[in-house]
Amino acid sequence: MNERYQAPAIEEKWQRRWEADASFRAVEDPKRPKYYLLEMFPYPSGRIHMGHVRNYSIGDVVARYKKMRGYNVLHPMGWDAFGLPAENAAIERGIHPESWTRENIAYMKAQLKRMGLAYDWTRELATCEPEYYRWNQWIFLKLYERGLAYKKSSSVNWCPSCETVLANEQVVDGGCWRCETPVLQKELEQWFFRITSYAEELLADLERLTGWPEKVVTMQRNWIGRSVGAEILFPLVGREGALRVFTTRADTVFGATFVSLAVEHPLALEIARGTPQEQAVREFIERTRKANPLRRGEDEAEKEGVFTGAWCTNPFTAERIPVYLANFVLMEYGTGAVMAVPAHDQRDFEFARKYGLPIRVVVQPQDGTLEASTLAAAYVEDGTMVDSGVFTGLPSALGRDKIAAFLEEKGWGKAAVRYRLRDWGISRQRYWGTPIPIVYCDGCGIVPVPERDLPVTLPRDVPFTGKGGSPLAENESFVKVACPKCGGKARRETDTMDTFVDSSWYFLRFTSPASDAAPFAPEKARYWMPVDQYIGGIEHAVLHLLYARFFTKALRDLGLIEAGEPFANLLTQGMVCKETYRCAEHGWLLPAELDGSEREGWRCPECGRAVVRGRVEKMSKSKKNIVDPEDLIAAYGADTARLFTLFAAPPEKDLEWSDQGVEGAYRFLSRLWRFVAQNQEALVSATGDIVLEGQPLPEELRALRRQIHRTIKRVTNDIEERFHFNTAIAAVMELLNALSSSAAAAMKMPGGRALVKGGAETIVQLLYPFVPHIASELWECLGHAEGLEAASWPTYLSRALEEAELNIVVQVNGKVRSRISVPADAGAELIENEALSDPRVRGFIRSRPVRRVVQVPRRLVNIVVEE
RNA sequence: GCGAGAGUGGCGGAAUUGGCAGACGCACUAGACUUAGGAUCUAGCGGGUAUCCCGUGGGGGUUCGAGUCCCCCCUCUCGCACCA
Repeated sequence: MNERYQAPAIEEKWQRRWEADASFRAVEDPKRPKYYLLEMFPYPSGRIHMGHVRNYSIGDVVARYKKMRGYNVLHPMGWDAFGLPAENAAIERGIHPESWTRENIAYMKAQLKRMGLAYDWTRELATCEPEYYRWNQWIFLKLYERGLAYKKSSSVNWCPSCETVLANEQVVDGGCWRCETPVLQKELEQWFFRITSYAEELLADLERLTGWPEKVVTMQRNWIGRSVGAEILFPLVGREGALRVFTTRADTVFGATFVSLAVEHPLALEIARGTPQEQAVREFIERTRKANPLRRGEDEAEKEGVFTGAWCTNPFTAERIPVYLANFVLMEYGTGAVMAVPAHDQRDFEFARKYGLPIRVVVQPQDGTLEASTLAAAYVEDGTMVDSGVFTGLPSALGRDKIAAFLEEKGWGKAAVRYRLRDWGISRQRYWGTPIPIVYCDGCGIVPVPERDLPVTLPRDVPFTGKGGSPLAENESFVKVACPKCGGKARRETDTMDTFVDSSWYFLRFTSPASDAAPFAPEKARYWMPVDQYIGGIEHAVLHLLYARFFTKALRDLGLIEAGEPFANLLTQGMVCKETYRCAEHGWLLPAELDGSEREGWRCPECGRAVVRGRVEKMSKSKKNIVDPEDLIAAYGADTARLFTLFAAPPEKDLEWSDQGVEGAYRFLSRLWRFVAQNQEALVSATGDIVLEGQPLPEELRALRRQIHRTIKRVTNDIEERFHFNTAIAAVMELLNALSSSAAAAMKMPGGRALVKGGAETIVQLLYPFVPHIASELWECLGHAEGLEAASWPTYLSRALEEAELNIVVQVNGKVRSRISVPADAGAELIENEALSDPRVRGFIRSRPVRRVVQVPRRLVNIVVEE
């Protein structure tokens, strides 16, 4: 055995072995408990980055650990392969998106393999394969049948110069990413999934997600945004119809002194027609709609509006009140119309002040009395209703219910629940995505592509100019089609699906990736689902995770699966960050580019100015603080890369990169290697185990044995209960430290060699999930023919944890003053006497009377004396 | 503004339930071995006026005992943000 730890040869050897043996192949087996572990699949951007390394290292620990614990583990990997960057590469560099994507997948797959991850590669999938996306289309058709997919007009980002739709990512500072032309909004007919039908269940089931971080649950709850309130009809004066408003404060309705509409409200222009206000209303609508919607909501923009010339009636006061348009009213929420109560809503208050509209106080706080004339800001809290007819005197909360009931009675409105959640727009005017399986026929209208004609495949021959409409529209042979219904001339839908559709059910596909009769085989899904542990970045807290939950429920209602939630436990790992350097004038700098030194301070190579030694930020190319995993693996090996990312911080926290920290991880592995190499002969020839029953052991060996068992207990606990891999690794480091310093002496004692060998084996076993290559190699060096991937997790023996003597801390008035050593079976009385007679303790007590003695069994005695 | 989370040595971070604050690692210091050391090993390493005292963002409280529980305040991070 070589004295030096040489990672590359070891890692290659074991990776080859695992591949040849298909060690991580998952096969359904009803006799064993299953464990489905999944990391969020990557977008094939070209190369893996540190975030991937961290994500997959965390997952691999769990996969290998669970396997050792006897679970039938499913741990698959695939590619979220559709998306914009592929198309951008085509536009910028003339590479076909498909070639670009396939090349990236091949490269990244090789990179992942070099990390030694325990995947079942036979289940690999890529969402850009027709075998995969045909099922996107199939699911789309099923949703369409049930009215869960529908078409409506909606606005998109539009570059007037390139004459193309832009994705949000392609809008940079309000301009087109290519030509910087200001981006406009344009209305297009687009497809939507009716996720709002599931709003209530998506919200209610959050309660069941006890294995999810509270933060993610809260974010989803806010995103769904349920509001309980009422709809109230305000009849228009002098014409038919009424304005329907939504409010959560029906208790303030007697204070509604005007009504505000969104500029997009269907009646906005209509009610102004023929009034002197018509021209002003027209102009206001135009001006407001033109304003960049990304800007419109920004930094509490000035409240603005215009009188429509129309009036309506507040049904509760029978008063005639004016109707305004207001720039802050949103068409997408509620009804696009609000009753304005200036005294009790800050926006209405500002608006009323600006346009000289009446302010009427109808809720008074418990203490004090508000005057409309002296109000400095709206009073938005609950209180007691005043000037509110028969409701006067009621507390606001009760008033809300009473008024809602009253509304229904009178036919003036009804109780209502509203959600912030909007339907999911899935149409993308892009090439590199799943074609939407719809045909438009002049005679038959919208015709779904029949199931037997799936998949609608992407044609390869398409121009990528970045200009003009959807690229697919340019391919005549794709667009022109016979209507499936009447056989007449028809055109295909040329939009593709949002890539979030692809990732909303891929975890189901992994259960039977070759299924060609259905998106997945129901019995396989039944065996593997739900995902027991899902791991990924917090950036997907809302969209991906909400869409996946929605799909799971929708597929359940189609009768395809049973479970209503896809992910039983969720771990959101933190970001990988690193220190940055920046010159005020010349921007971000690489550490290697800097002039100067640590001692004198770093300077900019361009201007000689002192560099702002920066904040620790998420690794990104633009900030010049990335570390390429490939370089890291080449320099230290995959095990070191894995160990460092796992040791530097607990998984859910951000990880700060440190080159010295990497060195430290490598040093630890080298030390472990050397320990085994230097003692190999003695260890391999030893017999016995870490239990060593039936022979009396000297205290030194008992202590060592205790630590071995204690370490097993701690590491097991840290992995199992908390995923705190950093402390698990720390515990193993401590064990190696203890073993190294006591090995020489211990091995001279009877039973010592067996114990040291057992200790070394324990370390190797415990480290296997973290650093599988070196652990496997050392396991073999210790004389095991069977690989660790088939071995079981070590167990500790409670008996071995017992100590002959207890070290007890003695406090006087809560401060540690001494320690005493007592036999393990000592009673409380003996311990108290020992503590009281300890000379150091006596020195602190002096002659003061002891008022009380508190004991924590086996750990601590606190003697309370008079001060 | 609303919601969530976090403030512990020079740094990353430990401290399952209220019970020895600072595990483990990094950096640093001294020494050993060395032609050499950015290898390895040994020892030290919160602060101070050092047999003792102080110390977990600040201030109060509960308790025999508080990093941990309660109240008030400060700072930072993240999410949402005119949602009626």
